[in-house]
Amino acid sequence: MNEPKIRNMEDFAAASGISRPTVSKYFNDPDSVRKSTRAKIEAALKTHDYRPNIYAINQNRRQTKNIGLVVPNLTDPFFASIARNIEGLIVKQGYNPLLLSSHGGPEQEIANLDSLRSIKPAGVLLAPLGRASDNAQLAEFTEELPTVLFDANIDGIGEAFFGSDNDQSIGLIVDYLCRTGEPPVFFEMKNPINPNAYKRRAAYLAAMERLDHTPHLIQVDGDGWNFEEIGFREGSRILADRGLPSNTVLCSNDRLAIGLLSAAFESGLRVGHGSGSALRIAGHDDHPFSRYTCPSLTTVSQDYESIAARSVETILGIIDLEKRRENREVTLFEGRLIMRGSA
Amino acid sequence: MNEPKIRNMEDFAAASGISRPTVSKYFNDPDSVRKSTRAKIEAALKTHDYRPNIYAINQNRRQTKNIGLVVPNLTDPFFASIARNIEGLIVKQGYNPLLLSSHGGPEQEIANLDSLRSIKPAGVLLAPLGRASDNAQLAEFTEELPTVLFDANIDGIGEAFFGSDNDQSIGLIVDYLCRTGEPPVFFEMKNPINPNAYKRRAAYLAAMERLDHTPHLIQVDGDGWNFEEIGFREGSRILADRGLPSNTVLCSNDRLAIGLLSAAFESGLRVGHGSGSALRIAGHDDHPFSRYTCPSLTTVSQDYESIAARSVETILGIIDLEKRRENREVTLFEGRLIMRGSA
DNA sequence: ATTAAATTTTTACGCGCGTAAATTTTTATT
DNA sequence: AATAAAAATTTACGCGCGTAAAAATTTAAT
Repeated sequence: MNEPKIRNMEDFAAASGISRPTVSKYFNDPDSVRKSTRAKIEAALKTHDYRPNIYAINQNRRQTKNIGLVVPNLTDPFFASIARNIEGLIVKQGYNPLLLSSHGGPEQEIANLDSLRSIKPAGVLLAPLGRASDNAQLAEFTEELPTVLFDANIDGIGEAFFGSDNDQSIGLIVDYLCRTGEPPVFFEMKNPINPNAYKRRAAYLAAMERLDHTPHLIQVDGDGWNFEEIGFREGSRILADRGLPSNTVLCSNDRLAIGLLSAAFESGLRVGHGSGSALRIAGHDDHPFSRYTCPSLTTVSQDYESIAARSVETILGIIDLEKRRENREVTLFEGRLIMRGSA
Repeated sequence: MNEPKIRNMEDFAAASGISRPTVSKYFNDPDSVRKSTRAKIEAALKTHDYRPNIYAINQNRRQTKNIGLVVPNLTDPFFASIARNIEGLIVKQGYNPLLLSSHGGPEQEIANLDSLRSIKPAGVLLAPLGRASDNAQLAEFTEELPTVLFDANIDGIGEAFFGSDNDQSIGLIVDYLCRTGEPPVFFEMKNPINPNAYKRRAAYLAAMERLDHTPHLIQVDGDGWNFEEIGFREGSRILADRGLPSNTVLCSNDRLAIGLLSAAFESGLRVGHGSGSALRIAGHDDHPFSRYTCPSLTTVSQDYESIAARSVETILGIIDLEKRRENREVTLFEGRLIMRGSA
């Protein structure tokens, strides 16, 4: 307070009556110093308000405490939510998360990885864009820095992948829909960006075959990440054309379903699982807004708590051991059926 | 390629045939060196893949090129969207945005500011939580680091504030609703978190008075940021109690409106501006999902492009001049009426 | 070609901290 | 009290770069 200003660790060490190297040791791990000296330092910390210069620290440490976290699109509450979850876990482990969004674009994704290189993170958690990603550059990056993929898998890239078991989850909802009404058609984009979309398509086909039903894919045009818009526009067109061979539609994801619901509403079609309804619509992901659509959306939730937990656990394990994985781990988590009003 | 590895600027300078100080000058501003030397450096850059160590740079520079960007809740697509917008502008100006979300909690907000202190940003753009914010700590922070507030104003804190003109925007939609049907009641939270909510309440009261109608506030209980949930739960209750003195409801924000729409739907009430509808619902903000509600939501859009642009412009101006503002600027932007299906 | 102005080079220091080695002090053990 | 073990101190160097000052060089102007 009254003392000369604390300008660096040297000043602070003097103020606390401890040598600078020991103070340095303390900041790297408070438990590594004697209790009595720890108490002295923390007493000084209370009256002096000093914090080590993060740039000087990181310039000299072998490893930073930074962990990069790259998601494809923060504007999508699904990713915002999982990112928040992961951030919390990283902080709890004493690391510093750096959240970057690729905003749906591969250039931004590469730019994000480039930013991360500058920051020299100890590890990276990456949910890649998928089809749009520049796989060669991603591969190069993951050679440089230990990286764990989540949400969307790209074969052979990264130390591990954690995501959803689309076979299981799509199988689950297809089964449910078949048991409760007409077998579903599958509503998706013709050229999906996300690898999960391809998995889900295949899962749908397999599930329908298993149940002895004829599958039917409705593949609509559309670029980009504005899925609601695509679902609405293409859905409106198809409903106007009476192009649906079933009264039940399973959408590749909830955001398409939200658009389709909107299209159905404007077409005057009543959606729901009740007897008075003309159309059943189901989605996939249990998007944060799915609870509040009209009617609320029947869907499959992803176990993103597990995905987040295992991803963080894995990257921190690699960082601790300072050793890459020998085998690339791929673990898929099961989804849960969320029965709501729409199907 | 074949050369010995480039480990630092010294190595790189040698490789490019230029002295290290000049190379340093180049990285700080490529235009500050002669064209011919710039060409040499950039040629070397192509074959050698070197990037200056960001920690060493920031340790020595008077100012970093970092700009903090703190939003109350990234899970809300509205903030995700404005954050993205701002990030783009910051990058375009050669600065490095650092996005942090307070996740709706004042502790996290303070923690975010603390993280920013470590990073020594040249300036900060802050959308505060509002009522929940620890104003004393915010004030202290803004003394330390030049900060511009946006979205939610806190008197006297920060160099400037840019946000929406709630008087104008609420006035606009109240006027519209009165011209096209019954005067609206106002649906809001009893103890709103956001200062805008108080402004909107006052604006509603003023607008109704101006138009010679009796205002009616419906103030519901609820904590936190799960506005859809609150709108749904409390909306369901009120609709069941037939507690609405008007068939027109203006919600304090779109997320409440989305919840209320959902409640109305489940109550079997038809919402819309047509003759066959029992209820009109309007919102405020033009939330990204408002286009896809059923029916689509009539609302007022915020001019967040202007808010973003002016906020960035202002903080960069302060940084350039290295001089705080003498007078705190407060600029409010007008909203636009978005007429859709719900009212 | 001469002169002045603009750039680059050389030299040197410092930023704040991590970290290693040798020494001294403190604590735990018998 | 003697000894060993643990921890702290002292001393010193280096990280990679910004930056300042003086000297040398290049470019532009006359």
